[in-house]
Amino acid sequence: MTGHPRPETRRGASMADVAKVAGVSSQTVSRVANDKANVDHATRERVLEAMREVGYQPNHAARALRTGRFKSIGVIVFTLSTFGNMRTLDAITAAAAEVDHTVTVIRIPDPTRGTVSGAYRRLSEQAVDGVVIIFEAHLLDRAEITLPNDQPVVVVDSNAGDGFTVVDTDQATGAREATAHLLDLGHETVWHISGPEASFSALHRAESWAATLRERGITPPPILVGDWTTDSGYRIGREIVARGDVTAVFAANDQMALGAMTAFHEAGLQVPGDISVVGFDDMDESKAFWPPLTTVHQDFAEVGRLCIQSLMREIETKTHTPGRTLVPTRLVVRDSTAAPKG
Amino acid sequence: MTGHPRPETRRGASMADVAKVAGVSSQTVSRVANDKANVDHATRERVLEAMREVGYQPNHAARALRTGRFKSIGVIVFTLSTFGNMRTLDAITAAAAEVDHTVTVIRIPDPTRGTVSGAYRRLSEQAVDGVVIIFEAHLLDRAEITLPNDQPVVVVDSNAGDGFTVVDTDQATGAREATAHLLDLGHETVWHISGPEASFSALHRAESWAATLRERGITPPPILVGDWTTDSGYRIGREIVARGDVTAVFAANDQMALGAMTAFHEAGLQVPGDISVVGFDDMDESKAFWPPLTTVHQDFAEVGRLCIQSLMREIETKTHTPGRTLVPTRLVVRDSTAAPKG
DNA sequence: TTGCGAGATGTTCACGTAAACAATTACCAC
DNA sequence: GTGGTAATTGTTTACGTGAACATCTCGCAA
Repeated sequence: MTGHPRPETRRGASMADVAKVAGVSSQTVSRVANDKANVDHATRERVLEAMREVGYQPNHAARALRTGRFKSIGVIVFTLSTFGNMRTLDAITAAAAEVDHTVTVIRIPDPTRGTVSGAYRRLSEQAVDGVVIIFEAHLLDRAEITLPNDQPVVVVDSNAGDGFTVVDTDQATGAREATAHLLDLGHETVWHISGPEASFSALHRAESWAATLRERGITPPPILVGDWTTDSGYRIGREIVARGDVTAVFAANDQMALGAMTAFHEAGLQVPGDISVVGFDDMDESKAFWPPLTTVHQDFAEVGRLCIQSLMREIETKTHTPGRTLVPTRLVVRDSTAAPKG
Repeated sequence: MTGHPRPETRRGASMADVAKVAGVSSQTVSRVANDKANVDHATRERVLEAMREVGYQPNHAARALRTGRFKSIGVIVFTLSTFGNMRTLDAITAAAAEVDHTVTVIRIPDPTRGTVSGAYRRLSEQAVDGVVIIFEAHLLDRAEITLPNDQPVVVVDSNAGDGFTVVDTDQATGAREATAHLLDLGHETVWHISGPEASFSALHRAESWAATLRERGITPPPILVGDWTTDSGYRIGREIVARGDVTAVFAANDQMALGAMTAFHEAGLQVPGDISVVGFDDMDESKAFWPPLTTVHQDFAEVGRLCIQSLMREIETKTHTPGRTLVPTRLVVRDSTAAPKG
């Protein structure tokens, strides 16, 4: 495995090189490259031929320096390991590609104040025209999130507060429907396995769950706090088994629901015979869990699409339009929920 | 929701502005910005203060134009929706951040010849110093994959062939161990649910499975072709149930294994009592499937790390070192496999 | 023939940065 | 004091592009 030197990093041919070969000015080459009118057909052909000959590739840096546009969207994300973030990123990437933009991902290793500031600083140096922040922590405050340069920003999945453009799924309604579904089946109360306390989504879903119970005159039982992982769902599932009096559980995501069901199975409990379970997310796998999981479907593709749409509008019009856009969620009833026994 | 105009897109302060305020030359500002030696302490402080005052942010485009380096890595990927791709991207992003590079994602909507060429063209215009191609199709040929500008490239998960730097998990060994595990338990043969034919990984795993059987004098049964999804696993699972004579199944990923197990449960078959199942990937959820899935663990984080390591070396030394690096896989035995009945 | 407009093409310049080189200063040994 | 050296700071320039402006050519009407 011997490395051999690359054939002289000739910094690709420039417009000037093309111009020389084609016998025109570099400005004419620029016009051809940008598909402007006012170029004679024969000249255009000659330039295109010259481009091929010298292997011309536009220099992105120079173009960006000149135009002030990078044709790229920055995405700040805390983790790619959750189903929702990944799906949203996927959709953002697809939507950006359609408007001829690329996506630059900046991962924040740890959502504490220091690293967040650092990421913003790093970001502001980045070659992007706008930013999508996918950030579930609700500890961001206004000052923290303000970007230099007045860069257009869209926030996903956070309580960024007024002044920001926010796109999110309608988590409140989803959590409400999930809880109501269980109550309507006849369960006396519904226990909740939540996401971590620092997560805005987790808080939001928990609040909606509690409100739904209270509206029916039920005092919500204590929240069981997980961390989104299957493992934490399993651990909490064992606690639930130990209590012995729980008939309905609403988990804040499908993975924790899965972990909990595993604990129930191990204890010999039937789902939904002995205990009903509802999740949140509607992962691809959820329909094949055992039993197939009743859960709340979120349209992450739509979230990504709306992010780019809002962002591009802000970039192009150079205006800022704060506001919150909610993408509907819907309850998908499968086989993990049923009326309580007796 | 009325949009109000942004306060004059002042193209952030430049080094010249900082220089004026600090009373130094712009070159000195440059030296401070790049943390060079040979700047008087007092001067440095004055410049830093001036930077804060005018809100200076380095202009990435100008810097890239001047240095020829973008501090960014391009990642070409067909889909982010598979567990492995997402994990690999996650690791690449983390590893790139450590060497102060960002990651630009380019998603190819559809891995046909035309779109691939298009993506390469788009890519070559991009502001990246090197490229990672995560591309499972084995239909890429040498000509297709050659990038202009002699850009450094690392290929993941593909049979890109000689001349490329390839990083991959040791899928052959993983598939071999999975198959051998089932045979060692006493199963007479092992059926295989494969990924789609166009996938190199799928082909690789299937070949290794077949070879392992043949080495023991067993003629491999027909391959059951899926498409990685849980749904396809379920569909094939029903076919397996219909046959009635299958005792061991090796699925090319965990999701298809999950789908198959669902079909088995529905048919009243016990896993592993009546039929053993092995997956591939070791998703986070797999340990909580019912039963917990025996599967092949792949270290995607290591793959991502090695990609960036190789790529950075090629970028920095300007050499090209083709070769294939394999990251070990390991069989994780859980509860979905057992000796056959009787 | 002359003049004029429209289209095609060329020239100049600035975007913000950092390398290369030049100039200035301070200090020290003799 | 003188010469020399090292540290610090300044000046000039080019990276590749595209906007603004200038020039040129041609066809056609007066």
